[in-house]
Amino acid sequence: MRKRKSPAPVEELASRLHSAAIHLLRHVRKADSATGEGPARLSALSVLVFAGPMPLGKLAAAEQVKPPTMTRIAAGLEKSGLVERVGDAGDGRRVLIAATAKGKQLLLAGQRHRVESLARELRTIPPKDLHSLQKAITALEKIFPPHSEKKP
Amino acid sequence: MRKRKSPAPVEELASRLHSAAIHLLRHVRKADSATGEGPARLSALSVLVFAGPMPLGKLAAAEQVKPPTMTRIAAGLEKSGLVERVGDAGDGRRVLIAATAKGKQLLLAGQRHRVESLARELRTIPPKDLHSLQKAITALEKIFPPHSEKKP
DNA sequence: CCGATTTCGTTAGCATAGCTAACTAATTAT
DNA sequence: ATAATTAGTTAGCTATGCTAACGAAATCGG
Repeated sequence: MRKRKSPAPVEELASRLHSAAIHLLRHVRKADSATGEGPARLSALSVLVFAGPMPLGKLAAAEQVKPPTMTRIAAGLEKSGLVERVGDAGDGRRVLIAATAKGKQLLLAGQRHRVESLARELRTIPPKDLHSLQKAITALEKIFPPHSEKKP
Repeated sequence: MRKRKSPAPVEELASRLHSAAIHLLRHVRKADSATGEGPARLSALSVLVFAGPMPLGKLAAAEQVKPPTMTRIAAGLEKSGLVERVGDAGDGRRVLIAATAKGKQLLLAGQRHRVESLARELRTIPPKDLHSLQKAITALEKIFPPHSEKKP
């Protein structure tokens, strides 16, 4: 019995996956409010923590925003003491942005909260399904490559 | 080979799932720009289309925003002709918000684009993994119940 | 029935986050 | 040396979020 009738099964799957992703992120995002920083800032900070210091334009590209937007995000993060501008030695136009120790600490703590809140939920599902989930994630990671936790 | 060693496997899974969800949504969201409406409006419109007309406060609660925010989202949708205010007969304070035919049409077309763009990606993964994915989603839906496509 | 309270929505004012266009400064190319 | 390119910033618009304060309608107490 492998026949489906009307909606292509892959599309039904896509629709359900889409919905699940929306709800999942909405759930974990509740943990973020504790940091006192907005989502764009946390996301940019995350890139800096995981990928290391980089010029503003590259960070903007990684975050899929335009440079003026990143200028302001960086300004906000700097005002909070979470990043610092370094000023490229070789190229006077460039401005390297680097996470400070405080920034790293805040980000990692926040990530931990997110992950823990999600892990709490995952523990409620049976191990057999967890195993399916694990295989599914591995497959999804081929489509949407992991790390560099950008824009949620 | 079922043993894992150091970091609680569920937490590693949570972290990867979190990342995959972020990237997945970022991918499908590209399709939204074609609608000309912002994410908050599309999300609210989605609730109206799937759950039917409702008072502003209830819509705000469904979207997890405060009433003043929903007042403006509704105003924007109304200006675009995608929803209309109906004005409750029995209670003069209430304002029922309903999707117009145009609103339903725009939303459903947008959803179709999102789902198709995701389905295109899913078709690239092997059927065996798709089967795991299907079981995984079913499990996730017990945690994050489906339908009512709110805030991405 | 009438005033007090509660409830629903809006208005006002603030912050974040996105954009384009126009500018400045620095590097590279001619 | 000057022109063109590149990197960031500034200015100004829109959209989304919030809280506080307000107005109007319903409900409750007497």
